[in-house]
Amino acid sequence: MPEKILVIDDDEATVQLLSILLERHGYEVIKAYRADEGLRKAYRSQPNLVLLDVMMPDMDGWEVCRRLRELSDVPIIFLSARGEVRDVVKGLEMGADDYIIKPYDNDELVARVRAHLRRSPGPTVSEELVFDGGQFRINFLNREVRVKSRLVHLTPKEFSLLGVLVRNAGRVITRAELVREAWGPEYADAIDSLKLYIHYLRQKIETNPQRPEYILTSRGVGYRFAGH
Amino acid sequence: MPEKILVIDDDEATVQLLSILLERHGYEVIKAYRADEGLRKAYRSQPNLVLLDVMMPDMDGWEVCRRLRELSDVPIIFLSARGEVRDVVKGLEMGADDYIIKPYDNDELVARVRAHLRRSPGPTVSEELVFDGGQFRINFLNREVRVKSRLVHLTPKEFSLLGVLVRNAGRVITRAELVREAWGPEYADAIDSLKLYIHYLRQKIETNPQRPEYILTSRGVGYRFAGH
DNA sequence: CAGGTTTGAAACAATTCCTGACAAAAGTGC
DNA sequence: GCACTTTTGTCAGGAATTGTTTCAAACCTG
Repeated sequence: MPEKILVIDDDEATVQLLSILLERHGYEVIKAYRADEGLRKAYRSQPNLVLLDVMMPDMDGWEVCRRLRELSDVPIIFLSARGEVRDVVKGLEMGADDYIIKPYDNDELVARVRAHLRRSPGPTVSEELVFDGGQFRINFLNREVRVKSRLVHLTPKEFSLLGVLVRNAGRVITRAELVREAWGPEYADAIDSLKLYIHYLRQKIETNPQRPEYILTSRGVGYRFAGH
Repeated sequence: MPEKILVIDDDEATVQLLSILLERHGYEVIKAYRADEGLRKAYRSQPNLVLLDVMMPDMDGWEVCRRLRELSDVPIIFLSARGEVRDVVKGLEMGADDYIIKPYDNDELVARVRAHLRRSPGPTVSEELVFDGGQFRINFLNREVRVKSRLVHLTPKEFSLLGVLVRNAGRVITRAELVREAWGPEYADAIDSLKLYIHYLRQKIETNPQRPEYILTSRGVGYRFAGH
């Protein structure tokens, strides 16, 4: 079966051109014209690679990239008309694998797609969409968290932070790393906020926030999610 | 242990600049000024990534890339002043992972290096993460220490010091070295505190702190952790 | 503009760290 | 073995750091 490439871009013409190009090279193309549609299709069709536009009306590409990374390790290539170095760096730091500036050359694009697919371990895409720690469940696709089967409402930042902790369950993550993962590389100084959000999360998911059983402090280093 | 990057380029100035840049970001740089030298050093030092110039007097970069690929799957990034699409495509088709055109931006180069290193498997960390000495177990991932299966709480400094001792189990480490490793190079005068912390640790992990069985004194030199 | 969300600053609480003094033990020469 | 010196171990309390909580202002977003 051919390798599947998901193209997410609000510009229909671009999607069309990319489809033709990629299909000519033997790939199967899945098309999405909006960010949320892209995420849903990523989940459903398990693509081997994602081509992602940076600017879209409903949600920017950065956010899509972040959420995709929560779901899987699929290779992500940004496509953007904005070619400033800071954007490229931002995209790569955010977990993307490459950043191609429009207008791109068809051959180069295909070559880069191929290079990344070559590395990619195969259709081992989305692994655990749900973390189940007995009393505690988190579903990364619909962003639901349940404690003792009670649904807990989390804000975006709260969910993002909790996600980083859960995906690294069992190991201590430094504050700096947590901030980098949950806020993005450009918020190195958000450590104050981090403490707050740890507090919020504990209020929401811990039975007794004073004696946390999930989100544990590692003094002088960071936090870790108990590996049940 | 820092990740190793092999830089192969016949232009000494370029190599020098790259070294400074990469070392500032915490990488260890191995330098090679000729193609054959580069291949030899790749073989000997097992780099985690290779930065490769396309044009060199003795053998061109393409050939180096091909031969490297015969030896290993190490990520390869081409660096070249020739930015024509056909060269980029050729490089990527040849097995390289990325192609950066000179003059490059420092931040972008580092970001791309990071992106590729993130993908690469990493030098089998798993065994190093837990030390199991029968009655004594230390888990560097979640920073837990257990003696006779009892969980022992350690402060950051205590853990750091114990970590150095355990990682060098069986070997005597000088006081100066211990301080340097556990406190950092700038605290050369913390030798006074060292004996304090040795004391704390013994109180916490030894059955009989007066007759230590784990943390042993080597009079006039330093301490060592019993190797079991 | 009203709601929830995010941020910064600061008070408060707890722990971790260091200082200096002294006690104990190990090595040394007689 | 006995004094002496050197090195290592122990102790206590206060300084410094780190973590938690509260409060209020800024910020979106619909």
